[in-house]
Amino acid sequence: MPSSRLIALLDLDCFYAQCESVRLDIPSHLPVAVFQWSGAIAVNYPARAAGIKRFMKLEDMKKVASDIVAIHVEVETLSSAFIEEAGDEDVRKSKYKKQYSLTCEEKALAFSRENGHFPSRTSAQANIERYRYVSGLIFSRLRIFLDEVVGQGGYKLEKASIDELYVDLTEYVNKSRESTPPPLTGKVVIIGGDKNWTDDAQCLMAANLVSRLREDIKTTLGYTLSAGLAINKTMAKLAAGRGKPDGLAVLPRSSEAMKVALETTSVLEVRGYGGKGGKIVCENVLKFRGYNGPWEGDEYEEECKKLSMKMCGDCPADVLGSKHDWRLMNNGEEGEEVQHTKPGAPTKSITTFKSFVGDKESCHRKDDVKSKLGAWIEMMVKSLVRRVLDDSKRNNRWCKTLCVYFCNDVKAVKSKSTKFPGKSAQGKEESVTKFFIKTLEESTVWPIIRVGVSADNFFPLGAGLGIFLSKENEAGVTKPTDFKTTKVAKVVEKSTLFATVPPKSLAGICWNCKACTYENEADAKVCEICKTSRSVEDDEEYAKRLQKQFNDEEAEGVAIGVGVGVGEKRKAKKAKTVKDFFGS
DNA sequence: CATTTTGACGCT
DNA sequence: AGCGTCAA
Repeated sequence: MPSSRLIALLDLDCFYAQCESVRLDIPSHLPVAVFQWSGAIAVNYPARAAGIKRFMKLEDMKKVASDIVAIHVEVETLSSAFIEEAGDEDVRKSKYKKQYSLTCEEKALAFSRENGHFPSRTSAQANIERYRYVSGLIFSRLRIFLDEVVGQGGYKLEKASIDELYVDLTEYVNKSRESTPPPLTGKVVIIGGDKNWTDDAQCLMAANLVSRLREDIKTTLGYTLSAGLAINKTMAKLAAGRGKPDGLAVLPRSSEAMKVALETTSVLEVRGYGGKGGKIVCENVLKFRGYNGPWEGDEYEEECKKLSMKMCGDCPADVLGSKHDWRLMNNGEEGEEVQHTKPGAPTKSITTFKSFVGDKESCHRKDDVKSKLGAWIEMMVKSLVRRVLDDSKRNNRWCKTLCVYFCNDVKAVKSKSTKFPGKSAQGKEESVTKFFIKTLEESTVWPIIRVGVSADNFFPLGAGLGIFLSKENEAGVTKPTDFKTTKVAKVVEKSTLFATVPPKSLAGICWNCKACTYENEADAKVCEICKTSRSVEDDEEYAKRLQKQFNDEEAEGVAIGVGVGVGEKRKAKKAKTVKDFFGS
């Protein structure tokens, strides 16, 4: 299977809990929970072993683990906000560096001061900057390791979230001449069992690299991570779940192993299918399979959970697509297409939020906005502008859009956006604050219990984006990155692995079959999947897509003020259904 | 059951 | 531009 990709997903184990364990030097056998107000947002594995879960309260934890370590996330308080100068990232960097390099005595002191002591949510906002810092450190270290071992350009690294990233190792394994890679170290799980571990030397090489990489992060920075290795991002993510904690799970590139994965994975476990959309897929599949209920209690949910990826793949596309255009398919040709790893991928938005609980705290009418929320708004605006300035320094970009969010109920979020003040504009905080207050005062929903503000739509100010930390960071990264914006983001994405909606990014390069929703090659006369003939309407829509894409690219080129070529256009590849893995 | 504070992205 | 969905 020489043309298949090899993608690894790396996932830091219970990340915030690890950060605190490292920062405060907490013995590894102790159960640790990181709290945000009264509920835990991260728990380590000893705690999980005792039955402790996310959102559990401290009293309940103590019942099952009396030695529980309870650390609260960092907060910004209303009273002591922001002594640091806006835009001085170095000040904050040294602040966080200091947090993680305490002496033994300082650690012990901080531990006793913090363990079990929670701040008041009525005068503070939770802030995860402490963990963003570690995330940056780890990602930077990963790049150093990969540059050393694989070589610059020989891999692609995409940040997926604060504690997750993808590494595309296809190029590395294709180029390498290494004949007998050293054996794997650490915990390794082979999905489908050892018997499915073929003599795939390239996959073994990639697995070996991931093992070493995990080891490197553990020895240099003291953090453990789990990893999944597979032919694409979705399967890598799935595999990583099997490797937890502190292990590597490989989905070998054999159809036998793929069969096992498809049969043993509930479709609800697949990224993107945990919510309403996944439920709709399940509903349709259940109907197709002749299960109509009536269902008692949790029966329905249980049936949904039992639906494997294979079962979904066995359904015709139109059964799944009745409402949401869902299609179940494996990657394109050779089972390898799709979801290209986006190199770098710096964050696309910066947001800050604060929720208020109880009637006393919430904002009931226009008059309450300034009196009750004024101080919060000021704090959040300062925090946002400061982070945007830091980001600007690091990534040499600025944002176009300012968006204010508020809601009276978790399900009814309202938002209003406007132009973000320019980088050199005077009084950025003041103008943002003004818009924030005005937007809330004009609210049609009361009481307001949650407010937030975000900066989005970043555009480059010049060449050379740094991605994780700026150049002289603690991990010693000095190389500028060669990441280029826009083009990469525009061209790369087509998500087609198991069950996806045809992505918008394909507009202009395919025609979309009405019968089965498949995105066909631009010049195909009949649908490659269901053989339906291309109609006049299809032609018209295709022409419209072409025009739209053309317009979009023109607009993009002007907006960022640099010469943007059309670039490489991704070709739609022939889809291979899950069924193909099972013959017939 | 939902909790909070993030973040990405799709639809109209 | 505004709202909805999904995830951790």
